[in-house]
Amino acid sequence: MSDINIRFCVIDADHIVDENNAYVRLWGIDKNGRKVLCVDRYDPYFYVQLKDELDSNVGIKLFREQLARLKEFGGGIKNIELVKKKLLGVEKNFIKIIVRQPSDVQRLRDIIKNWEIVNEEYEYDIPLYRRYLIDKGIVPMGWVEVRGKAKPCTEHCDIKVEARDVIIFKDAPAQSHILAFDIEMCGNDIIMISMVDNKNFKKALAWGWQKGNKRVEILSNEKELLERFISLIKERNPDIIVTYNGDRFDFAKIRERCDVYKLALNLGRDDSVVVFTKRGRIRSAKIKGIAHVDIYDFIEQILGPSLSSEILTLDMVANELLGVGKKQLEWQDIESLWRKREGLDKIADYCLFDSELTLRLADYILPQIYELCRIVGQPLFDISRMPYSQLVEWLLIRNAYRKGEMVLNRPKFDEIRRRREAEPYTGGYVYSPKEGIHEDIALFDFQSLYPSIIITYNISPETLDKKNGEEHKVPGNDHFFTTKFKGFIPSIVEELIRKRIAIKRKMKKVKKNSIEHRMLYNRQYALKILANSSYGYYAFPGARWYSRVCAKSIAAWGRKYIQDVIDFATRNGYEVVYGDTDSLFIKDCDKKRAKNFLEAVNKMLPETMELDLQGIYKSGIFVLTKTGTVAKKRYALLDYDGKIVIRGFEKVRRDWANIAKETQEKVLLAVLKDRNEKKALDIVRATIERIRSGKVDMKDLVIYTQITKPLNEYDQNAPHVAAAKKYVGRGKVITEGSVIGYIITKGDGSISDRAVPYEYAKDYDPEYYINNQVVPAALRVLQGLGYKEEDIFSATEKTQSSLESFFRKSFKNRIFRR
DNA sequence: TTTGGTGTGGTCTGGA
DNA sequence: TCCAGACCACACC
Repeated sequence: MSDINIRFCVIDADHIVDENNAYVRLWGIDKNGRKVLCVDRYDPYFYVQLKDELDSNVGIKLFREQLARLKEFGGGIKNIELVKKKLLGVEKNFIKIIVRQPSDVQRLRDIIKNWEIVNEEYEYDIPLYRRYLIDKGIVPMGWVEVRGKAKPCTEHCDIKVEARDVIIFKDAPAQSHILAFDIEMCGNDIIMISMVDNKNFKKALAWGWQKGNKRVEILSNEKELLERFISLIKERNPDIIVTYNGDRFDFAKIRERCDVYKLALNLGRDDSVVVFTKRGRIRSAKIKGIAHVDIYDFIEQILGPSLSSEILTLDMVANELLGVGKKQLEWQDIESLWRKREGLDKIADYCLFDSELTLRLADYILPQIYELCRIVGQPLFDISRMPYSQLVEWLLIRNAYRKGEMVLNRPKFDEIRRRREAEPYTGGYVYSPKEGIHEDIALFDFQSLYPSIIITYNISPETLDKKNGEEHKVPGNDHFFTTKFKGFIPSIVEELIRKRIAIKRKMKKVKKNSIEHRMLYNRQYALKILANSSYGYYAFPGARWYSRVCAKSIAAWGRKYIQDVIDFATRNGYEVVYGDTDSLFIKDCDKKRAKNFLEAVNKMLPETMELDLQGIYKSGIFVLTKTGTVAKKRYALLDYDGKIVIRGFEKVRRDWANIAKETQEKVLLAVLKDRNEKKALDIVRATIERIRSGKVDMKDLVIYTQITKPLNEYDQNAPHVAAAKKYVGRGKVITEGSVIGYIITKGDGSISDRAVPYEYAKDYDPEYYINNQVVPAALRVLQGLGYKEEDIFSATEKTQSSLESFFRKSFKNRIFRR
């Protein structure tokens, strides 16, 4: 076959083997959208370090002899080489053992680790395709130029090339063909599958109904439905498949049903079946050659904490990010329609819309994941499922190779346990707020405080306590960091920060809302995620580059800087009303004062550190705790556009009912914006009235709480645990991570006794919602302004409610009722 | 096996 | 019956 030369954007990577060799496959598309498969032979390897006392020449000779005695490995070992690499900054000798197949790495390592002359093995747990991407400098969602031989293709691609040369080539991610799908079930049956892609394809498959239509194709049974689904995927042949919770649900169910009918779920480009790779307790559905991205996974791991949705359902998340929710249709309705073989269009609408929402979410979120792929340098499938610690770790691993550093081994189970049991260290400093309402609050914060400290003080495991020249001494303890050479991790963090600054500069020159702007935003956001995770990574027990002392030192310097700035402010006539870790709030501070302050502070700071003005707020409020101190981490700020920022209050907590949260927000607005406390009281009274009258929508009474361990491990029967058990009683599966939505109903017994999953709740207890939700949430704001519980209840009710409040206190959480 | 510490607050529980 | 403390979740940064 002829020689070809092709450029393409890499989307997925994996490896295969034949009897003799291992090959890495790169799957992607060229600029015309043609599917490209590149196959490149690559030999797996790992490193061995011999015992210190052995001279390297003697050692390697001994090692060779011992290897030679391993008859069963004779053919498996391709070569061994003596190489020099840095281990935590110190150059050392290692033996690089090159083998034929990925499985040889594990097998050989298991044997070698027991040898007397061997000290340690390294880099034995890096999958071959990841190894290849790192060693060649290839980044997924980036481009390569391949020279090689064109090959006949049996893998559903347009071009297949056997690589001779692969070089990297810079360009933006290609426009991929993306397909979303979603299933509907009744009992154990999959009754419908919808598919939507970004090339105007839209179809639902169903069975059981008499007649289909243009949108819905009717198959005669579930088996045929599944077969049709498989053939349609193959026909469309997308580059990326997106699902919402497909790992745990859609793909899992499809596989289950395929197993029943003994159907091969062979969606792979090479006709391989969907593999469920283990990832802790969860299994991920992996398709060879097509990147399956489960949007839910990414949201749960990375995006979730920055969202305000109480639960991360497609409906809630789409509402928050796209402003569009799901079509409303309960599963009971689907079931009853299905049993009667009615409402095909209704179900199809619903099912198709789910796929569409998933595709639109993907449109929004995938570009962010692409940027992470390009920075961390691992495939889309992998990156979209990585937690923060893994993203940082793989970024470090790639850069370790680039800088000649040996990748440290993952801690073993016992080591992780030991690390986990370590005493906590002191973290950020919180300056006690000044109670009440303040005007013109300027909010200052450090730009990436911890990353900038890592860079400034060269904080890295290998620079720690190295006495060779001048050192940075950690404030408040005896550790220090050398300045003689640049640490491995600080150098990576510095690159992240530098790139981010450059991008932010570029962003200012680009039109807002343009595609270019969006791309730059995503890129800087990805860099920010990684830089900000570096501190937490040091203290994470599962980290390869774990260093508690590094983490502790970063926090110590952080405390010093924020305290210094607060001291400086106070000494110079600025009144600080609050500060937390890397921020401070100054009252009565207009733009000019703020500017002066910034200038003065930044002059004193090291070059890499910078204080920013986050904004100036018209007013803000700090309230008391129930013990009478001023509450930290709870405040509300009102900006000059009349918008309110709420932190820490019940309003922003998912374990409070909407009715209480909304009332509290209105109270805050009345107090801060309208400066009308009477109005605030009226709002609360009106809410109480609504609750009493029974006119409150049940969904505004739902309290969401997460189950964080197996139900039987709970010591206390908390309301959410009791509600979860009621789910279990009805045959629902509740696992760690499940978020329980429950309502406190009328009746006898404790709150837990009366906590019922909201789907099953028939009524609600008005007294609970008044006394334990709305009133405490409102009082939190009003108490500091001199109002008491009695003030809330109107004159006519007063005797009644004070009496109730008296009994409530007497009986604690058992609500008094007549 | 799913980054860290700091801080607030609700409900349950068992001993006085 | 009352209370303190344990337990638990979730916010902030």
